[in-house]
Amino acid sequence: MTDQSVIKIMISKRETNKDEKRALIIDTALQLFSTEGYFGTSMSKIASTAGIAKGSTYNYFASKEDLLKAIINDGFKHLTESVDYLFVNFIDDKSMEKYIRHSFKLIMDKPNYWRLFFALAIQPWLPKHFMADIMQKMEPMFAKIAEYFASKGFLNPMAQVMLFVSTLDGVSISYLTEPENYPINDICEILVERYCK
Amino acid sequence: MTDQSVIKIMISKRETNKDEKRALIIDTALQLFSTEGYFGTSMSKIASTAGIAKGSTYNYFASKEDLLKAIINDGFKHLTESVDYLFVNFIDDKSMEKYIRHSFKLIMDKPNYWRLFFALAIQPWLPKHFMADIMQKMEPMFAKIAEYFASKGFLNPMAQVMLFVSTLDGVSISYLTEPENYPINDICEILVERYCK
Amino acid sequence: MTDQSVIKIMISKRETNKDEKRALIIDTALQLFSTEGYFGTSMSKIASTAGIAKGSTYNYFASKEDLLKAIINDGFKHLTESVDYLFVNFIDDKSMEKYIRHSFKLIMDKPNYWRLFFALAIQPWLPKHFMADIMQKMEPMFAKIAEYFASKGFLNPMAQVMLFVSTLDGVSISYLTEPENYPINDICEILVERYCK
Amino acid sequence: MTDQSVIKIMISKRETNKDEKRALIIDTALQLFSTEGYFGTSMSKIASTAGIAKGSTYNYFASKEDLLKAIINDGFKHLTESVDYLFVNFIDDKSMEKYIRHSFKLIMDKPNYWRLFFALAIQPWLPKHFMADIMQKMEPMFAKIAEYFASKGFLNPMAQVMLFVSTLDGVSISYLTEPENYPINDICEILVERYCK
DNA sequence: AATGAATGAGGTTTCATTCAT
DNA sequence: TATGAATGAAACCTCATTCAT
Repeated sequence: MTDQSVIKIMISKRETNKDEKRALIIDTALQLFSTEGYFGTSMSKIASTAGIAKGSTYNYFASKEDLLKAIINDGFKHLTESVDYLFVNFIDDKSMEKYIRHSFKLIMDKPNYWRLFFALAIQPWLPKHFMADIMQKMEPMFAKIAEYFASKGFLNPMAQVMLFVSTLDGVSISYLTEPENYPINDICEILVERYCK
Repeated sequence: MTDQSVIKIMISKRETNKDEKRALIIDTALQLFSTEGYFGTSMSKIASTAGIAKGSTYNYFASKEDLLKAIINDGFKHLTESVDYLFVNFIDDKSMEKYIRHSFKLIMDKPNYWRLFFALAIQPWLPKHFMADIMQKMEPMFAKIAEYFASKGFLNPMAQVMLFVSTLDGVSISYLTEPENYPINDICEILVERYCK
Repeated sequence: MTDQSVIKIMISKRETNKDEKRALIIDTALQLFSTEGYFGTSMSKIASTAGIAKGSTYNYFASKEDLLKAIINDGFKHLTESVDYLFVNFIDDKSMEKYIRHSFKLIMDKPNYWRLFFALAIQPWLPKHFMADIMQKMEPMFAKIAEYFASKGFLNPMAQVMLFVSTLDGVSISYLTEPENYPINDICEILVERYCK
Repeated sequence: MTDQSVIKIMISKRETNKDEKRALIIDTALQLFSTEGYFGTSMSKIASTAGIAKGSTYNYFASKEDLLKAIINDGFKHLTESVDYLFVNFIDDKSMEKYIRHSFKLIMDKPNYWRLFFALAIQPWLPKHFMADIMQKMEPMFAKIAEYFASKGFLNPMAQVMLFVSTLDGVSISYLTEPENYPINDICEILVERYCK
């Protein structure tokens, strides 16, 4: 093994460590933001919960708001990757059902992320474009669903899409607010029945 | 006119003044909270926007959080008053339609209030019981709607109610986030069609 | 005495107090800035030295830089008032001598102010216009002196003015750096001899 | 070539590298200190501007203040070397003129250094002895100039020296503050005329 | 009841310096 | 020697709340 390789491995190890710590901070902050709120969580608390020094977080994120953006963007990247494949072709009942079930799975898998996401979506203090950027990326998906609704003979398919998306949002929010009492699975079945038969 | 009456009038006038100023503070704070966020709005700004002294607000509300609770409770009182009469009897298609249309009207009439309301509903930093209290008051209404759904032969009527309510929530939030582009009226008609025929 | 008058007196008293406290903060900050440097002096130290709470300074000055500007501007206002009258008419030997002696007096009377002033003049971090504004106000005075030098037959009177002013600056700075060992009075006489005979 | 020589060359090369890097850091820091101010320049910025790692600077200078001292001392060593030869003998008109012209040349050649130097001379936060040491080294030179002034029949020659030095300082500072508008050459001639004829 | 100056805890952020690699 | 992540003290500033007038 040459010296070069050793150095490369060391660098790569440092990189790995850095990535791991970045992920640690993001996870910690997501957990705290979603349970205590963005303003209710101090950078000090994030640092101490993550077991690092206060100043260290600023080696990874330039500011608190930057950290927040990173959380949302990272999560959203994950999301789109997992959804895109469902829409490569024209939608039919089968893929629509997959989409609905997948959506519910996403919410239940990462409740903290979604709690934060929806809280932010309503907050007025974020830079306008922050959420707008995200919404824009979903446009093509909405278009596909509209096609699908049209093919099923729905009148006013675009309004139907908005209603459909809002319904998923509303259900998600209700579930996230009180996960233990909300009949999320029953509701999933009702929606599958309503939209995919 | 007796001295007594004079005093009564004076008191009543003072009361009125007090009530008016209380209402002024609530209106101002609601406006600011809903546009700049709760944490983005300082007590100083509320006072100066309302044209009164900073210290004076504390003659009407013990704390900032108290002011927030008062805003929500006042608004909610208004809400229930306006809704209760719809449910005195067993519910039918007609009153269900009225209820849906009324719900949309409420949202569109006081968007600031509802923006704040939904933001808080998702926020985790409020005392748990705060929103719970409000939800509890809606229980009887939910029960009536469940009866109605059952009478229409819906399977699993309680889940249907939750879905129905979540849908209204989701639609409301979507509308409040972007009022100008959201086909709120079309969606209202779709829901009336779906639930009241 | 009417209620109105009482209120007016109370307000006026409060105003007086406020002015006094503002002056107290300015004096304290000037003292500290000039001895420990602007960056070496924390707002906390200013407050505690002045015997008030940390946050209180911000009731009088919006920021540390604002406080600095207020110090310079207040001092400069004082300065121009005291100098302007010397230049109402065309300058002669007599008024030139007065001006020189007055300049030395100013420096010796408020060494802290001038130490701060010259330190800032050299500092590169201030907004450009900050010092420029001040210099601009001195332009008319320079013009008068140039006239005077011209009347005495000096060649290149504008350069002579610059040199004259720079000399006063250099002498001031030297004196302020080491007041106890600097023959400020002897130098004053030399300059009077050189420029006013 | 013996092994010894090879080692010597390697060491010498390492020394050279070390000196070069030291010089690089000093140059970079001087540039930044003089344009952004000492407090406005972070060690990180110096390192990154110089293209080395943050921690490495501490292999050359024990602290930020040490670096500053090194800058001043290095520059001053350079200065005295270049001036000393002017004063080996008794001073006359010719060498006095050389000295004045040389002083102006120094300022115009290394404005950054002098901007920093004068800024520090006024700053109160440096250890007292820091500037005092430097001034002390200039004493012999001042004595020579005093002799010269005495030989020309100036009264109070020591005060004349102080005034002369302060004048050079004041002119330098004025020039450094606004190099483009200051008639530095005209002023040089005026001084040569005044002091060397 | 009204005022607004005073308070000080607590927030975010910076940065000189250290140290493991 | 070089690196750059880690540290934590300390800075500036905000703001809910109190209280003397």
